[in-house]
Amino acid sequence: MGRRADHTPEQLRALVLDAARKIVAAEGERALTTRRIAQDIGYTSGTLYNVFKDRDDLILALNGATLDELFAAVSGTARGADVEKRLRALARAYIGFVRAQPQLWSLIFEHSRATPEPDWYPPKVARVFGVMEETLAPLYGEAARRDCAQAARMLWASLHGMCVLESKGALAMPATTLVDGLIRHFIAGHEVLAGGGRRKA
Amino acid sequence: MGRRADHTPEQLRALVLDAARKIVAAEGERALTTRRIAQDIGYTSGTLYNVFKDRDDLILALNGATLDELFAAVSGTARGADVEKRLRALARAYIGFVRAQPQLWSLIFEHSRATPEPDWYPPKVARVFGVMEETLAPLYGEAARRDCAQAARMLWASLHGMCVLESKGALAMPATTLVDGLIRHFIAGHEVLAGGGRRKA
DNA sequence: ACCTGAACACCGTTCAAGT
DNA sequence: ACCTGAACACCGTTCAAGT
Repeated sequence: MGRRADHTPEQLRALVLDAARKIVAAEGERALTTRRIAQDIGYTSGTLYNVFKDRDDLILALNGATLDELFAAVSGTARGADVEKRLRALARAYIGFVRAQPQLWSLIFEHSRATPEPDWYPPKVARVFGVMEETLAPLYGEAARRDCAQAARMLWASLHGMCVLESKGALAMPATTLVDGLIRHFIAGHEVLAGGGRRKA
Repeated sequence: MGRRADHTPEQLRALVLDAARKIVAAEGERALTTRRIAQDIGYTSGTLYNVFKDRDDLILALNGATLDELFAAVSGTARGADVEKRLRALARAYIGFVRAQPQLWSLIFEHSRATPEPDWYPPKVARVFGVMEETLAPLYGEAARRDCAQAARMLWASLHGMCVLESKGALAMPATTLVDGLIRHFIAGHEVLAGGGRRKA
């Protein structure tokens, strides 16, 4: 017993996160026990505490990785097209990610932490939000960045809600249908509210 | 030991649910253990299994009660006013409930059940959804009930998403601000999409 | 019939002891 | 320095035994 150092701390962290990812993806949060992770990677559960503070800290790290994946899936969607098309592409990318990894995605929001988030975490969330703001920017002038930020949050939150309810089976309709309606209403409403009846977008 | 029958099964159920409600409201799901509930009501944890199948079943019953409260808080909001005002009132009532009971409300969605829902559960959810559909009905003709149902789900899901993100502190804006924007865009967009530029609502 | 208390099979977490 | 194995203080759940 004791002292193996088959892996550096960084390797060990990666090993743990990879095992945790697989467990959550396949069997959900309930199956994610420290003993199970340790067994899967050939260590003892005590070892995990050399490299993570506790189970919450481990989940936070996993959520960070999931947010990175989500950002990758969602950024750079349909750069060229008009705003409405880009919004639709963005929404579809988000919904697609949720459908592909419902358990990992749920873990981000379902897990109620006891401790506050560390500094490195909020930017990962903000970066995902930022994609919506960029996509929306052409609709708003430089002077209306506040409105743009608000609209971006409104649309993200709405999209998010549809994904939550769809993944709970509480929607009785595809989230894509609903989000298309949302975007259609938003764009049409925006043209009215932004004055006159422009067609540029 | 054994045989007390201080309470009928119905009373016992109510006692358990009341204790559970208080624990979740004050300390969240993590504090809701069978032993803790039993202690609070002066029984032993084994007794809970006479009246609930397991912890999940108990939580489901608690969620049912919360949904009833939510329905009560949300139904009958501003019956007289025009649709936009009623939508705002409905949204405020929902947000108000979530802010007053974030932990009980979260339990409805955060808890990932292993077993499928029993028959009595979905109608409780549907009833809450129904309020939105009723509120929206004046905007749609009898022939467009499908559109109405879709718009209702779209708005519920959006409202829901805002509450989720607000209660996680991930919004950096009040949910009320966002939902007002959502409703404004929806109404303005609807008038355009429903043809012409009616003002009736 | 109803409840208890102990038991079982788990948890997360800590840490002395080993290498 | 790093890891193990046992221990501690919990869980949910079951059930023989008592009244």
